[in-house]
Amino acid sequence: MAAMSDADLLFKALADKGRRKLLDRLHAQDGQTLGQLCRHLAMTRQGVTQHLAVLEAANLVTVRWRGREKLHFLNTVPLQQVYDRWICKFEKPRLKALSSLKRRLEGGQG
Amino acid sequence: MAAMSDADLLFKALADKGRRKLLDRLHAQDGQTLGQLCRHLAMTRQGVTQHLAVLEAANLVTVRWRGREKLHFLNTVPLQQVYDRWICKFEKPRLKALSSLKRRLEGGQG
DNA sequence: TTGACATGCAAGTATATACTTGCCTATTAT
DNA sequence: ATAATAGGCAAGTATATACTTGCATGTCAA
Repeated sequence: MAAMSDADLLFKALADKGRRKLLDRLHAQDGQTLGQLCRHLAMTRQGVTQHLAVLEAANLVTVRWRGREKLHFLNTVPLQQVYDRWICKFEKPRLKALSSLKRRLEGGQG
Repeated sequence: MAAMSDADLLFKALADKGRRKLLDRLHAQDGQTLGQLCRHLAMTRQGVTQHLAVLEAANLVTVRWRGREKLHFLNTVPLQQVYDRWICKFEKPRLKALSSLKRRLEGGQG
């Protein structure tokens, strides 16, 4: 397979529903083991392992071993980079973007 | 092929270097014809057509016919949705995110 | 009305992807 | 020591993806 750029690794990692679900699961609870993550996907352990490997390659997930357990941690830095490079840049009406941000920061989810 | 969710269509559309290049080209100049877009990709016209179809399916590109020419327009709304659903939510340290936004809005690129 | 231009449609191929099954290894608990 | 647990590695399969080539169609200009 040809070497993929960071952006390719990242977007391809995000381009699968199962992998996005894994990110959601880690967002809900960080540092889960492979076994824990498997419980939420209708898929064999190997399938999940392979998805996690893709997320690792994209640097969206980091791993730490604890004995025989493999702990998985979310890394959100690449997502920030997606924003900087592919979303911020494409915000056509700049003021609209600004106002929607203000709305989010002031009103929402705080 | 199984029906894909909006998010799938969107991320898969973004998960190809050629398609991202097309988006960049349309960002540089909106409303280009197929022929114009072809000039920047080392690929046959059909290849480009197929990539554009993927972008259309993801609602990232909109099309208008002018006589025999097909004009392509960027639609940034789905990118905004990526931000709302996949980036904003995952900004782990909320205050850091806020400060980097402030930096962008006040200092940068203005 | 004929030719050149802009694009569409269909089929074919090679590679990549998403998954599985089967077996191997390392850690932990009894 | 042994068995259960947590996970790794490799190979195999089916489907999807990224392309290509060849031919057909609609539009414009002379």
